[in-house]
Amino acid sequence: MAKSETARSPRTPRKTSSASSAPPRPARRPAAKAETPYHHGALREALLQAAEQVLERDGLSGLTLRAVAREAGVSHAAPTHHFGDLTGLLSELAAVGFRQFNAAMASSCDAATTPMERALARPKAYVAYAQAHPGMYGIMFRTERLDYSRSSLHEAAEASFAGLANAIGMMRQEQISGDALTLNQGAAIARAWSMVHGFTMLLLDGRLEDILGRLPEGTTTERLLEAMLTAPITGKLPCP
Amino acid sequence: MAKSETARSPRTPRKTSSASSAPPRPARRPAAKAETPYHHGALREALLQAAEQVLERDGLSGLTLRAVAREAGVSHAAPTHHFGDLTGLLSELAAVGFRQFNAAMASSCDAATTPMERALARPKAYVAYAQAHPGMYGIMFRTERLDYSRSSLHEAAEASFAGLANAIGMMRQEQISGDALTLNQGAAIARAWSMVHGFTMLLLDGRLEDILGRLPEGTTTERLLEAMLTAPITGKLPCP
DNA sequence: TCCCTATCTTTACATCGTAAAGATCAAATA
DNA sequence: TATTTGATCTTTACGATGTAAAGATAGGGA
Repeated sequence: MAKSETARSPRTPRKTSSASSAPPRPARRPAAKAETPYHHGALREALLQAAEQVLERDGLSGLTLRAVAREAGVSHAAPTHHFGDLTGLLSELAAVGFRQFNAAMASSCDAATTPMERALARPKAYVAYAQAHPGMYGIMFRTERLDYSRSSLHEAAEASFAGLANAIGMMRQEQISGDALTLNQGAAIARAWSMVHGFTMLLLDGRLEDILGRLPEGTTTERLLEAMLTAPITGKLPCP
Repeated sequence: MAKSETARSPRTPRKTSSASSAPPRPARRPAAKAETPYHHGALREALLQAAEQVLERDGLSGLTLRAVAREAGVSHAAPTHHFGDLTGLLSELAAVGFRQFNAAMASSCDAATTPMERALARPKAYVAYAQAHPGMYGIMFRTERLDYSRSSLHEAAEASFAGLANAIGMMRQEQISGDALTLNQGAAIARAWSMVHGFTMLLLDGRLEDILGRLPEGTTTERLLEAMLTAPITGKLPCP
């Protein structure tokens, strides 16, 4: 009881997680010794997967270095060797998230057929990813503890931005050159990103439920998103 | 050395903070005994002020119960008695932030004269507050550790939302009834809030610097905000 | 064969949130 | 006026966390 730390009995059969997710142990080069060797063989990846599971199960506040180590069945100091830091782990996990995110955005466009569908595919995929992986999205966009000097994170996040800028360029039927932007181009990018990101943050924080609850019966979040993105803008003089 | 906790020597003259901020000690009812009594007299308010100072000085990660207690010159367990919890302290601090925020929004409209100024006064004040108090804004909108069942926080945040909805109603020259919304009304509110909130979050996270750096020389953040809010929307077919 | 190095475990320590019990004082009560 | 009471603040204690440092273990090359 005194040491509740090493609860999973060191060096004993590690739980192969829940059930249907990832091969139990990649077993690096040799024929696979199969019985929990001292050296894990692919701990880094295993820790990242464990971190994702902990994040989805226990939320952001439950995502600690020690919890991840427990989940992976290794000693609590093992993650430090691979990521150096909690910041390191979070950053690498965020990089994983950005790659998932980018993939989801890219594949969403393939399924679109009509012009309207194509126009809404990206923002819908954006919000859908955040709803499906709220913890991951939180890590990616909410945490101040990220180290963007890590190339993996920097590149994955950069790719995300490039995809957005590219989509806006398509929409405006202009070529967006990598180095310079007009004010209108910048404004268009900022508007698209701000609108979708803001919507997502407010949605995840539950701050849109106030609005959703007052809309006509049965109006879905997706419908509100559509309306927000497509409805005409009217009016003036906002100050009371 | 062993107990670095009570560094400020218990019951000795408490540091009256930095210098020019708030009366050193409110001294409740009696003639003011002046010499650090056992009972502080207005610890709750003092702790909130201390929390704000710690937040601005050391950032969100430095804002701990113990740090706040140190800043206020009381024992580390004192805050618990007044706020129950770290969540409690953060929630009350967020409520203070929302009140500051609401006040800033309200007063910003007074200074506006031209129609264009009036139209942009609120969003500009919104972003300006967040830039001036990034830690506070983070507490208010970024933290998952808030307890909205606390009436002070609930009311302050609700007032903020009501102000927004009201402004949108003015803009659309409609009366927004408290209980029901049309889809277009909801979309207008969601768009305004998402756009400004998203812009602010991206700005505070430094994610807009990429864009700002590529805009024409000398384009300010405020100018980008204006352009984002007023520029006409053009184009179609975003998917690559 | 033997050592070297990366990998993982143990041990240790400061800090944090939080609970519980003790000390202090203002004010109500008698 | 003397006493009690309850709120306020301090002490002490405990488990959890991040992180550093030293020890154990093996895989691979000399």
